[in-house]
Amino acid sequence: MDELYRALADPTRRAILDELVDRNGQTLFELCGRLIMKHGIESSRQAISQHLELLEAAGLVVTERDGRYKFHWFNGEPLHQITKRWPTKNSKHNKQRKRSDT
Amino acid sequence: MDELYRALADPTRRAILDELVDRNGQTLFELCGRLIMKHGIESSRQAISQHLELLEAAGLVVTERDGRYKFHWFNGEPLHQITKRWPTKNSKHNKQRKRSDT
DNA sequence: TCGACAGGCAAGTCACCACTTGCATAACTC
DNA sequence: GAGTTATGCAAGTGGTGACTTGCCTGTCGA
Repeated sequence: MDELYRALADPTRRAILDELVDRNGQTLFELCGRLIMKHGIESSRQAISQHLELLEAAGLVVTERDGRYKFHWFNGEPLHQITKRWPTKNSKHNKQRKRSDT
Repeated sequence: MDELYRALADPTRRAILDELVDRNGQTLFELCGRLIMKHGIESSRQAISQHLELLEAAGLVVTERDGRYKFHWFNGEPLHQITKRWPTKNSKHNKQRKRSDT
């Protein structure tokens, strides 16, 4: 999944995730309002909508339609890819290779 | 740290991290060779060098100069930012808000 | 049924990012 | 000291991504 890292690359999209964690199940309009209020983001509705598309493609946001409303939920499961791929422990002071070479 | 997410956004940079985890403490030339061999990446030396700059700025790579060589080590510590910021558990089936509204 | 509301679609613009190109610097070898 | 090796710097280019603009679809309430 390449889309996960692309989705996380944009600060507005990360703020959207923050917002959804804080208040899960928001609609597009609700998100726009709260992003302006709490995060100082003044993106247009269309911009936020396109961000949500990417987040949904990455699996970080799950949606459900109900009448004319579309609700958005945060899903942290794809983030496991990151911790599975690389060790998260600090290997800064663990320079075995060079030390053994010298 | 905005640079962490930017650094992870590029597939070549992610491959560099993979390579460093596999064999820590490589030089620039060593990395170029192994990226071609094992990852099918044919970027130029300069391209890889610029990627390494970004990775170092993000704290994901730590370097040390020794004569005319510069060694590169992977550092997974910045990745903790991601898991600290968002819950990694699956909240897909945890739609409290909507259910309580209806 | 009509108007307002929530959201979607698609083409166009602009800026940034990855990559190249060419040269420069510094260290090791002989 | 001269040539080679490893890396750094900096300007230029092309393509992608974020955002806009304008219009369209579908749903709810009166």
